[in-house]
Amino acid sequence: MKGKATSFDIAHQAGVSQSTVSRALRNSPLVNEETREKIHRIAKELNYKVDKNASNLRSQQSGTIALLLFQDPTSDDSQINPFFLSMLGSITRACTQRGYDLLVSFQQLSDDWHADYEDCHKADGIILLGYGDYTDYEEKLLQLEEQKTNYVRWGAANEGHPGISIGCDNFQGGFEITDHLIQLGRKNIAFIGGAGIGSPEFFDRYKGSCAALEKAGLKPNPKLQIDTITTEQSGYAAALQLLALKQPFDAIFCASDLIAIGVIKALRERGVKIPEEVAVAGYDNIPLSEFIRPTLTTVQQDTKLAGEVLVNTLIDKIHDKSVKTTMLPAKLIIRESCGVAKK
Amino acid sequence: MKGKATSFDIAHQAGVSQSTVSRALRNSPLVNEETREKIHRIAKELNYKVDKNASNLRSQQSGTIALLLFQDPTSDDSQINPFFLSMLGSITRACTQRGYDLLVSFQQLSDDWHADYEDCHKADGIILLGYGDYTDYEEKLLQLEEQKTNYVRWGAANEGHPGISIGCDNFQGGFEITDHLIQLGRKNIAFIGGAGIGSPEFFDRYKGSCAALEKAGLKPNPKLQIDTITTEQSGYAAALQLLALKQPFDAIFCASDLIAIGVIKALRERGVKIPEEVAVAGYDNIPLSEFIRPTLTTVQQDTKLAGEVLVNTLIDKIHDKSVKTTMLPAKLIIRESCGVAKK
DNA sequence: CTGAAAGCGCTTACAG
DNA sequence: CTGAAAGCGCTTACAG
Repeated sequence: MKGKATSFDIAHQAGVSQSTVSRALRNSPLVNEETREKIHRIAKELNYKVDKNASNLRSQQSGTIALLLFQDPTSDDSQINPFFLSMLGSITRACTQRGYDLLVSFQQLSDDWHADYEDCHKADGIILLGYGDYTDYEEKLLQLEEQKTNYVRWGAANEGHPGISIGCDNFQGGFEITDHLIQLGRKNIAFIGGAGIGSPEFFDRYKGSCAALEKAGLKPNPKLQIDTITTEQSGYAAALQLLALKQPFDAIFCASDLIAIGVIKALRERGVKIPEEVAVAGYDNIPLSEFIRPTLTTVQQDTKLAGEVLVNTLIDKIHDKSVKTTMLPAKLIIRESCGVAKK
Repeated sequence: MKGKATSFDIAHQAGVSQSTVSRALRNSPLVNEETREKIHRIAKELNYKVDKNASNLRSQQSGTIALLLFQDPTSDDSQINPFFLSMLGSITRACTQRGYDLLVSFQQLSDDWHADYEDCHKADGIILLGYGDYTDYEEKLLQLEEQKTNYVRWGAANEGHPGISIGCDNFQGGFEITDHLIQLGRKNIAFIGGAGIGSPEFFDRYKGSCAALEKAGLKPNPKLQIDTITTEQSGYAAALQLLALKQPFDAIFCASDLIAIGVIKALRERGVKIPEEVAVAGYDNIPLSEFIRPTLTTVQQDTKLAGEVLVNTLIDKIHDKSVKTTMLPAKLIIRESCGVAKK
């Protein structure tokens, strides 16, 4: 046989019409069982596979989801935040489970990505993942809305943001870890990570942290908040910046584990003892966090659950079911880097 | 306008035929420049995107590559070997660079994956990635060959394997790290990892290790080789097994970093000093390896290069260029876990 | 340089 | 339960 077999080849061999073949292969109840089995057998013999381009074109859907992963424009090409890598893994798995294919693409926030995947029928919907300045982001989100693109976004699950978001309860996470630090006797808690509308997730973590301080009758010191992006290097730089301020502090809550790793490196180099002199906390619970020394106290975002919720929500949206922005619980993971209660 | 715009809508507005629109949009030199610009402008206004299903169906190609990632059936669902995650990242990036889309899918080696992606025209070619028993694998590889599927595989770049493989020079890597251990005065070097035709990559590392021993006039002790799969847990178990043998050894060369991490954990729990009493070496240079204590001496596989070579080779194959199995150099990364020279 | 027409391989009303 | 036919939205010979 030359080239790939088509449904007509099968029809010919089976002595039925091509329509019947199409029905049989999709296990339509309309087809006589005997005929169906025969067709399945011949299909197998001929090594026949449905041409997805043809079936998608005809049925106007693709059975495919596109995952767009944004990266900090500054980040090294080879280095992807392990947290997103975990998400990628769990999203891939969730798609497989639901029988969807997954197209993966890395993007710069500045790229002209917002119209591509769904519009050209390569995907039925889009998952948006990644950090970046939210203010750059929002405009494109609004365009997606306008085009009625099916999409869900991993991020801050705030009211007022366009579209559907799935995110961790960042406020709660920030609150709990700060509360934990306070319980351990820390009073001057610095925050390293963006705290503004450009990074709403980090901002929520910061707000949660401030709320915990206030609840304990402590006043957040705005001088102890340092903006930074999510890389080890920038965490390192931010820690040096913090030390240079000569403001007293006895703990640092880092907006991500990657930042915390850089911070720990900087403190060690300066001879600051962790956690005796300064406690360090992270956020994300990336696999690395339990291997660095000291092991990192952090907040877990359940990537497995997150991937499933993202995929399920998007698929529901594709099927016009009603979906809503969802906040996933944050979970405090206590290890060594914040020490234990001072007696 | 109801629904998405088609090339006919543009043709209508531009006052030309649909064929001309199609040509103009693909920047065919056949089209008058003025007409082309007009068409591009209208396309933009109407937010038109070429329907990929239609164009793929017609032109019989997809501009898409499928990445199939196999996992150890025993591995925890949530845990993917970080080495493969890095590969996934670099492959994604390489695809973006070459203008190809990437479909990602996780598979069990036992699944009926071997016929799916290319045959149903979802992808022009397949990249195979992952560990697993090679003997299970080979049969399906042969089927791919028979179907004339375009594929490349990450793995042992051995003669005699079907198809095209891209892989690290595992023999060289095993040789160099063992040679390094010998230079440091180690004489009884254990190997943890499969050494047989089921895991040809590990086997090559083992062979390289044995070659280094022999070159130094030492005899490899087969009792010091323990089969295991690539997870932290199985590395842990294998180390305990090795200790129980009561065979003397002063170094362990682990077939992967993940195994090494488990081994280190086991040795520490048993009070064995690393590297004073036993040196531990890994393979892969995963990001974790520089963060565990002691930091891990290991062999780097250049994932960035590997991803590029895999993608470029596959694309060449798709375009019927001649391609060949390629071996990438291994690079020794010296850290703390093997110690320094004994005086 | 442009247009009319065929056709990629399916799915799905429609008719029986 | 089955078949003949239309049509998804393109690309690409073919003719001019």
